[in-house]
Amino acid sequence: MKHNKVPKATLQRYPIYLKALRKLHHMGVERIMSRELGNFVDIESTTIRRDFSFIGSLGKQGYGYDVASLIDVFNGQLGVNFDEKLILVGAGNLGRALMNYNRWNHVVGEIVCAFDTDNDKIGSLSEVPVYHLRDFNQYLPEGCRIAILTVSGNAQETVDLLIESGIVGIVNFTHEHIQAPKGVIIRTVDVVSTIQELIFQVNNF
Amino acid sequence: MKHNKVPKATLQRYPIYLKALRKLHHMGVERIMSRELGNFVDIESTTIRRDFSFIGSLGKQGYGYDVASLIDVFNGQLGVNFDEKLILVGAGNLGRALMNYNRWNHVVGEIVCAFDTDNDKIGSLSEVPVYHLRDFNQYLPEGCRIAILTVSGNAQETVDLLIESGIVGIVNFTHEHIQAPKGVIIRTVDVVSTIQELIFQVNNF
DNA sequence: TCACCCTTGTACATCATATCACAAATGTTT
DNA sequence: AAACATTTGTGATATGATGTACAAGGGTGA
Repeated sequence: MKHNKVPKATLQRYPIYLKALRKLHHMGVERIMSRELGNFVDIESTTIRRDFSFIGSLGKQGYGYDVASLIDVFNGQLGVNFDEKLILVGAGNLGRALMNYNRWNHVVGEIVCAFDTDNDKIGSLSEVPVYHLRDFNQYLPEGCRIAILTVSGNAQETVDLLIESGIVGIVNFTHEHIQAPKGVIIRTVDVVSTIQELIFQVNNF
Repeated sequence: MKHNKVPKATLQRYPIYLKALRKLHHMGVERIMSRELGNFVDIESTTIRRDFSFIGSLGKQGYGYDVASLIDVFNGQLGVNFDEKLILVGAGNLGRALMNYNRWNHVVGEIVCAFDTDNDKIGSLSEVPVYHLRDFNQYLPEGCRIAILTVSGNAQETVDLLIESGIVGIVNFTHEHIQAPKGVIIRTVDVVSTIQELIFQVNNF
């Protein structure tokens, strides 16, 4: 893979392509053209071709793309690992909903274990064991890089701990803005902000 | 407000500003400079000033911005309505988690009612009444514009119904890609895709 | 096998967004 | 009251993303 310099905007579209391709594969589609895929996901075919070109020459002229091998390339080259070990930090309402929500098995890996500071939450809710956050380093799975953060307070403090222990990517469901040094990537998912943005846009017509 | 032509990128940042400003206000901060706010939310001060300028001249030179009145302007001019009526479509695991998750009261409004097709779900879980989707038009609150979609199948079909009934903004928690005519705004929140994007980025170093 | 058709991959042009640099305007100090 | 230190708001510019156009090359059918 031509490392360095895949535009951010492109990186955000890769998951969309991958999702669509998996679906098409499931539907029995064996080959697809950028135009068709474009209709399917509402993205210009030319944008798709360019996005793909950052990974390499994946298609055949006059033919299109082979769905199965495209999925393989995405998985392999982009480093999607079905065994990617995820951890959950914060076992409240939302955390439990995510634990029960095993639809992502065989797509990005799974939540191996969870942590919380509330003793009532320690133990095994669903099939995922929940440990006390103070034992974080003890139970942090080997090779785990990505954490899902759903704590309700002390977010920054918790983040610092995670990073110190080698976590390099965090999905932040917290309402707080958190900071991290370069090299650590934070992606915030905030329902409230999403709804606000929607309202702003709706009112902007 | 200088209508039309607020860049999309700016619109995505307004909720961030608003959240930060509320927090600062809560902390007792009365005035703030673009530089400080920038440090707080990790956005260049110059970007912030330009973003604000689309709404008007909100600051004073050599002084900064008044936090309280800035919040008012955002609420007022951008049309955030604390009484914004939201509906939830799909009362499964995630849907219920959202219903119980009342942290957004007094920030964007609240979920007034929910809909589902599963008879077992009809009734009152938490404090939010759940109706059958077939009675959608009957129970859709007056003036409701925004729906949160957490159904597990027939997403597109459901979306079409919502739009037909006047919904103009949808927060999509579904795994499916959905389409909508111009004027209707869809914002997809997909944990799996978010994790994937994170993995792509982490591997891209 | 050959000729035609189709679709990719990319150079170039356009559009959108972020950053720089600074004049204008306000608060603060002497 | 005047001079100074700040910070805003905004033209001008640089960067980044998207869209257009087309040459290159593989697939298809006779």
